[in-house]
Amino acid sequence: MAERKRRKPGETRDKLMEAALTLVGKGRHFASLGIREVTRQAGVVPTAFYRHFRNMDDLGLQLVDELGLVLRRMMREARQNVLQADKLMEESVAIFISHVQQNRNFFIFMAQGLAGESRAVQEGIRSELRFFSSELSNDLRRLRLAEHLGDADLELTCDLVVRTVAFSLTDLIGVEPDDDYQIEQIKKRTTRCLQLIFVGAANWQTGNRPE
Amino acid sequence: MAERKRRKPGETRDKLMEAALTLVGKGRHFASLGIREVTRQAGVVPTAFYRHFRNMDDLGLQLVDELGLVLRRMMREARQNVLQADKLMEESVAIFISHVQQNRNFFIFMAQGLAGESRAVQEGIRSELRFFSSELSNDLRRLRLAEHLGDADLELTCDLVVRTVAFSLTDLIGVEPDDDYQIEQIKKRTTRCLQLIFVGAANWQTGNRPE
DNA sequence: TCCACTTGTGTACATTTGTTCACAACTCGT
DNA sequence: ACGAGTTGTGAACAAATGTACACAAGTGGA
Repeated sequence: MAERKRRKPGETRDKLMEAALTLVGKGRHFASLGIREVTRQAGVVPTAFYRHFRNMDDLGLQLVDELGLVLRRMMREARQNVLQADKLMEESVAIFISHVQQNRNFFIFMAQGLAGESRAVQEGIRSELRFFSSELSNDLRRLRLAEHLGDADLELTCDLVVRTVAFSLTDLIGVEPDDDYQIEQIKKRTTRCLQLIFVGAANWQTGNRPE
Repeated sequence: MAERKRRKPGETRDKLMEAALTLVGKGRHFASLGIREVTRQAGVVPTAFYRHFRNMDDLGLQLVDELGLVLRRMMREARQNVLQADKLMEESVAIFISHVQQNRNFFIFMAQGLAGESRAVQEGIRSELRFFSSELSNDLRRLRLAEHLGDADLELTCDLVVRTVAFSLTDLIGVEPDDDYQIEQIKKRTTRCLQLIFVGAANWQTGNRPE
C-alpha cells in the first residue's frame, strides 16, 4: 500500500509488544498467542515480527525487561509518598493497586508468567520479585522499622510480603477494571494481610528458626 | 487398524485428561494446548475428543473437578496425621509437598489455571482454594488453636496461609522434581512463613481491624 | 549525493489446526 | 440373540499458522 511510514525507528517493535499486552488484557493467555495473531493486532505484516524478535519467547523476555521498569517506577513513587510509618501499609498497597490499574496488562502478564510456559520468562519474573523483596528489606532497614530482626528473618518477612501482594494479582485480574467496590475489598484485605505479617514479624523471636 | 479395544467405558476420557496433564507436566501451558495435540499424546484419533468434551475449556473444567478430589484426599491425610499441635506446620507442609510431588502435573495445572485463559477454570480453582481455606478455619476452631480470634480474623489468617502455600507452587514447579535439596529449601521456607503468620495471628488484636 | 544498512511489505508454501461426516465396533437391556 | 445407543475410527477440508525469500522504502555517514 502507498501508506506513509512512521519516522521513529523501532516503532514497530513497540507496537508488537503493546499488541501482545493488549491481547493479554483482553483475556488471552500469553502462552497461547501466535506470531500472526500479534502482528495482526499490531496492524503489521507477519514477517515484520522477525525484524525484532526471534520468537514469542523472545518477545516475552523483552516484556519482562519493560516490566522491570514499571516495577522500579512503582518503588520510586512508594518511597517518595510513604513518609509516616503508621500508614505505611495502607499507602503502599494503594500505590500498588493504582499502578496495577494504570498498567493492568503488564501486571496480568506478570501473573501469567509466574506459571507460564517459557522457563526463561518464569525465571525473569521471579528475579524481579526477588529484587523487589531485597529493596524492601533495604528500605525497612533504612527506616529503622525492623531493628530487632536478623537479616535472614527480615528477608523472610519481605519475601512473604511480596508474595502476598503478588498473589493478590490473581484476585485483581478476576474482577473488572472498573469494579471499584471489589477493588476496594481487595485493597483492604491485602492491607490486613500485610498488617498481620508485620505483627508476626514484630513478635518474632529469632530462636523460632529451626535447624 | 485391527487393534484390540479397551473394555472399560470412559477409558478414552481418562486418557485425554491424563494426556493434557502430561503435556502440562512437560512444561507446556494448558492454554496453549490444542485438541489435536492432546489426542495425539493420548494415542487417540482427533475426533474422539468430541465424544467427551465440547472443547479444551470443558476439559479444563473437568480437570478442576478432579483436582478437587486430590485436594480433599490431601486434607484427609493431613487431618489424620497431624495430631500434636507443636509440629502442626512442619507436618502439614510436608504432607503438602509430598502430595505435590505425587500429583505434580495436577498442581502445575492448578498454578497455571489461577491466571489462566479460561475464566471458568480460574473461578473453579479459586473456589477450591476458598473451600480449602474454610476447612482450615474449621479445623483450627475444632482443635481450639485460635480461640482468641474472631471469625473474620481467623478467616483472614487461613486465607493468608492458603495463599502462601499456593504461591510456593510457583517455586516448586521451577525446580526439577528430583532436586531434593531445593525442595527441602522450599519446604523449610514455607514452614517458616506459616510460623510467622501464626505468630502474627497469636498477637493480633481484633482492634487492629480498620473501619 | 551515493551507498550500505536497517526496517517494513507481499507473496508463497508446507504444516498444523478445528471440525464435520459416515461408518465400524463394542455394550447392554430385553 | 438382536436392535438401540454409545464410543472409537478414518478420510476430508477450509482456515490458520510459522517461516523463507526477494524486493521497496526509508536512514545515516562519507
